[in-house]
Amino acid sequence: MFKTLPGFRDFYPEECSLRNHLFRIWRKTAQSFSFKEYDGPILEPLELFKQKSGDEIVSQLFSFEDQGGRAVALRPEMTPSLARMIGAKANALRRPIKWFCIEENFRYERKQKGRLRSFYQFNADIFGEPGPGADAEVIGTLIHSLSVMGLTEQDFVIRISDRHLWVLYLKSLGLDESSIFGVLGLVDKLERMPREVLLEKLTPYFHDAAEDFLIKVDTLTNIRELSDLVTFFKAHVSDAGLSAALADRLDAWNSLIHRLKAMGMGGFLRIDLGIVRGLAYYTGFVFEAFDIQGEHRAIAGGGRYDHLVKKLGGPDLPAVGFAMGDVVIKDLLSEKGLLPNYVQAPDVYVVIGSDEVLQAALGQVQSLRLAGFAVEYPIRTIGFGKQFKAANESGARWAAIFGEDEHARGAAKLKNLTTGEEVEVSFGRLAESLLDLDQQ
RNA sequence: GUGGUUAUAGCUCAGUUGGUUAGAGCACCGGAUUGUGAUUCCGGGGGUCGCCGGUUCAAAUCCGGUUAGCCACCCCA
Repeated sequence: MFKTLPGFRDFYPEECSLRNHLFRIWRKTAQSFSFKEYDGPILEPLELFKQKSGDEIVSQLFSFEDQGGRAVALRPEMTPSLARMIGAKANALRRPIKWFCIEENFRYERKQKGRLRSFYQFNADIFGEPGPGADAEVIGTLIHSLSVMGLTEQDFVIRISDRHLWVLYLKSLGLDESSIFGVLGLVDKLERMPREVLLEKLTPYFHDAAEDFLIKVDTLTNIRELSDLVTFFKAHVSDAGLSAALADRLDAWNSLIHRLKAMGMGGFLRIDLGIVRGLAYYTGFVFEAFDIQGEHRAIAGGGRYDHLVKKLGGPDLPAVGFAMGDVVIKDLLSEKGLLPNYVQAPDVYVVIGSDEVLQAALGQVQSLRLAGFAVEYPIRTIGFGKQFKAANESGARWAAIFGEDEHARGAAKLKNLTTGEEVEVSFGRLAESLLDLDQQ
């Protein structure tokens, strides 16, 4: 017997229903926020991903040479394809460009909790708007989708940080550009790395001041109030030019938070400069959604990436977006008992009394199907009692009973399978009656 | 890529110091039931005991290897 490849999943009807439940919420949310749906190829030139993420990425891709000798890869994420699509038509697209996508991605990694080799993602991005209003809209979309799933302020939090703020701060400490990225990489590992190791790795950048820096970082990453953030930078940054830039950033923070509060989402936000995000292309606000208990990896993550479209050969177009995978969120919802118990069921189960009425019954089956009802009936001849059992187990709301007595009168009985009530209806009025009865 | 841990029916598991034809519950299928769903009863299908090798008169059981699952590290777009 064959098995799925490691990290790949079969979706039996039940799991498929759950997947569709997520997709439905994602799609509905994106549409509520007026994002337009797009899609791109699942297979791309390997070079596209190398250009965005560097040569190291190749070992984490499903890549191969096609029959035409092209180096290709299954997409590990949507952003490069999206940046290409946006770049190619940037001048023709009305701003702001708000697009979303629900796509399957592939990453050649060892699987573990919350991480598979094939997974689905919900991506929502806004292009062409540099101000914090776009960031607020994107974060709002993320919060809304999680809320619609039934999660509350007791369940998840959005940790918000700002790479630009970090860069300005590190500049004020006299670091050059490459050192800044190095240090940010270490800040990202703050929660996971032992303090001694961290200190050791910071020493090349700060020498004797490493410990002092680490203490300041502790202070900074523990700040939860915007006013404290303002106070911190007033106290620690004196350079006039940087101060002005910092003031601009803090204004942006103010705007972002007030917008989200105005949307009634203030309770989900947590200022947390400890979030930096792995890759270097983020340029402003960055954020991640976590479960409150902190038992899962990030539910979703995103941020501002103002230079990526240009890096991938497009125009210089500011951008902000996020992605949410299906794996962690499904684990969390399952834990919270928030996964609905969807059953794929027909509306009507047709009970066929005997072979004599089969023809008439099939005719009515087709009429009901044309009228939009999902209809099931026994494909082979089985006993009357058995058919009711099958009707019940099918999950149908209605049984339509085609018996010989009723057939003689040109009618069938409709039985409500929940209440047991029956009513006789002539053939021509079956669909109409079902609609009426469903209203009651 | 590294380390830990597990593997018996579709699922959850039992299987004694190695000893007859490997079991249970649930699920599935059929019947009791030729015009009404429950319950119940009867019956049935389904296993290379993950795989390969070794020890032994005899292996689900002991040993070695291997593959896969789970968990953690690395990485995390």
